Amino acid sequence: MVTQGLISTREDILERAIPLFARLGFHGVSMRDIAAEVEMQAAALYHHFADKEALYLAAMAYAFKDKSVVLTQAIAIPGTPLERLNRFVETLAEGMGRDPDFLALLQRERIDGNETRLKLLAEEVFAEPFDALLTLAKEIAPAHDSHMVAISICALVMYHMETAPMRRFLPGWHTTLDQPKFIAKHAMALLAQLFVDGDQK
Amino acid sequence: MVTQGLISTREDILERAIPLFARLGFHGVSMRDIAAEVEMQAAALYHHFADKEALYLAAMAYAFKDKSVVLTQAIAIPGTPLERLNRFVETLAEGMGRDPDFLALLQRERIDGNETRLKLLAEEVFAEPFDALLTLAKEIAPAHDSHMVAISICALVMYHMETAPMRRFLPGWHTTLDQPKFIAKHAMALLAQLFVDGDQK
DNA sequence: ATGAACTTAACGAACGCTCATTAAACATCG
DNA sequence: CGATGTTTAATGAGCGTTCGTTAAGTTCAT
Repeated sequence: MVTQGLISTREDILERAIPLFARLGFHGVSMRDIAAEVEMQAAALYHHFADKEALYLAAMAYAFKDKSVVLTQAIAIPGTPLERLNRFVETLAEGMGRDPDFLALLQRERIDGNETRLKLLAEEVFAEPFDALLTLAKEIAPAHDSHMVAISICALVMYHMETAPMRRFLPGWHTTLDQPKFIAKHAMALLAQLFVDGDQK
Repeated sequence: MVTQGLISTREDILERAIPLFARLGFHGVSMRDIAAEVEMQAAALYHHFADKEALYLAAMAYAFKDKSVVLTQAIAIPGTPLERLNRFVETLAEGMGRDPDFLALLQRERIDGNETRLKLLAEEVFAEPFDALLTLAKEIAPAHDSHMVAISICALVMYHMETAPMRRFLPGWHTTLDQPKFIAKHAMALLAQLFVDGDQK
């Protein structure tokens, strides 16, 4: 059977492999694990992918595909700089909250990815929205280094999302603090104070 | 022979296993890999540790040991809130820059650690300095949620350190932006503006 | 009948781990 | 002090299992 509905076997494999790689990492998942998930024999995977690494790279490309467009779009909508920043921050937090696999794969690639893969990830996935964020940073906080400001904006959202499983055991935590909307709101509260008040003196 | 100098064979194993686990992860390192690093047979490792997981957990405990003291100390030194915050931020950035293995292991544990291990990490390693940071956050920014502020402070340092290998390929990067001292300085520039200006209106 | 999609079977290598054995270090006691 | 037994640390061989991967054969729609 070539297609079921609209999705090819190849895509079916990728979609079922992504959660496995996200939760267990490259070395934590075997070809037989993936095959079992797709309900076929491990040997059949080699009909679609040259080897395990090729399957993994294809799964990455598939998981990261079209992830940047939403962010670029969010920041591109006209409005005051703070409105555009707010839309970016909300979209980032909301998107990460909706796709925990993407959040996990991103962290794994950051640690395990070699130079080639990191470069690909940076240039193919993040370059476009980051560029937009960079020019927004220049508008909004011209006194500081734009690259640092742009990363700091991402940090105020991403670090809360990434540390959520551990923060549960740190003092002062309660369930509200893990919600993407609350994280975005908190990040914007800090950023708004920061740039509106800060850069005018 | 029981000891060579001051370090036992058991500690020698742990110290040599830590960089391996940091770079390749639990599943990426075999008992034979570790044994080769210590220049002994894999079977000998089982004389010191019950199994691979016990070795890994011991390596974690060893790598995380005494890491919190420096941070707690940095924030405890008397001074104005901003001075104490500055000392904390500088110590955090400097410490992470000096120990990339610790930085990598921390990220791996955040992704791979189960509930038990995350709780242990949070309570044994981070609870003490985080508590101090929490009361500092209350002093310095009483209008915001203390937990969120404390995490945000860490985020402004940690996220730059963690993303350093990938940021190299993002627009606006240059070598200076990876130095711990510069990262600490940038974080403080944002934080100082934030709290001094922000929370007084 | 041809080629794509898949199965069954199996390969060699590597995995975590156990075993019997040994050499050295240590402790005990005549 | 020296002989004795005990403990410790390490070796090398090898267990059973799983790994990634390959080869050959089967199914089936075109």
